[in-house]
Amino acid sequence: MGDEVQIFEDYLKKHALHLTGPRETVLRSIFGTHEHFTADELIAHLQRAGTPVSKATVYRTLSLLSECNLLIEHDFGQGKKYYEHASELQHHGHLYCSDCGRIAEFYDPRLNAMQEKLARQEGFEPVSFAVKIYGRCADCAAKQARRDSGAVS
Amino acid sequence: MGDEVQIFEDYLKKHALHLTGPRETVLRSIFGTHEHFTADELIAHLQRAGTPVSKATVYRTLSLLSECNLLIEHDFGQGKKYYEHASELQHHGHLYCSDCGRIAEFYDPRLNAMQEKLARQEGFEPVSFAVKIYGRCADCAAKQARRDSGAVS
DNA sequence: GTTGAGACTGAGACTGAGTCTCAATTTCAG
DNA sequence: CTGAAATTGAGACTCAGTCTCAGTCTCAAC
Repeated sequence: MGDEVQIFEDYLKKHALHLTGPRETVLRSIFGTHEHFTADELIAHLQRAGTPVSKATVYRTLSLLSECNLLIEHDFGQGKKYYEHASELQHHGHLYCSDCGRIAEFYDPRLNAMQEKLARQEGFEPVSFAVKIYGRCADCAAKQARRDSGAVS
Repeated sequence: MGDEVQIFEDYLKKHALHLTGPRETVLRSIFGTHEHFTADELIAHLQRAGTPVSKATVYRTLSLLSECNLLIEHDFGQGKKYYEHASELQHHGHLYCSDCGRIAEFYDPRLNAMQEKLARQEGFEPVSFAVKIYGRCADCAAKQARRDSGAVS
């Protein structure tokens, strides 16, 4: 934390944009804690924290932060985007539990190398990767097993 | 084609559902041609073909087809879902051109094996995988290069 | 073939994430 | 300071997708 403010400020300056109060509020809220979050959650959090920022401004700031690579957008097909700090381990994949929505992460450098190669083979110039595995987390699998044995259909 | 009708019919019967006219219209339209398509495109296509089916029914049918694994849903973060025939090569990944929206595919069996292993390591019971690479396709990369050399900022 | 329980349909209201508009306000280079 | 340009918030808007509900259709059992 702190680093991000600097990076964001540089990015803004380079593009003749201003580091304003609302933008800084959003930035600090994001890099103060949250790991994975949605725009909605962030807006609610700011509200609760007594530093409300309008929906439009939050979305605009999230776009800026994605553009300067401080945030990464993720979409699990729920009709809304999840954001994550880009400072974390680069290019890890996500495990998404279709039952409870829990998100876990994994990392394997070979996965990235393989993807880079495959993209080039198709003539693509890769910019970012997204590996998502949908399934059931250990907890939900156990719950399901219990349910199955309890009530045989 | 034909196979799908059978599979769908079996699935419906097993769940005490009916194979109705609208459902068959949708099914035939999907497996008659389209490879990647959105709900919107399908609705428009049915309209143009003179066999309109209401939005609600189309969405309901798409859900059914996904449930019985005849279709696979994809989300590239554009706020809408893309559908693809599940009969194609299983578990291939997608390359999405952020400039023109073109979608290409690639396949590598090692990718799947690796994902299966990684999921299990985290205690997840994987159901499906989605590997997406965002970047620029050959055409758009060339266009960009031309633009860059033409007008040095 | 009739029948009726329950599945299905279409039209359009609704939801919810995200975008746009615009008048009023803020920023910062000069 | 000053003013051009960027920014803001409120709320209207968009658009994919879901829901509702009255009327319709399906099909298994007569």
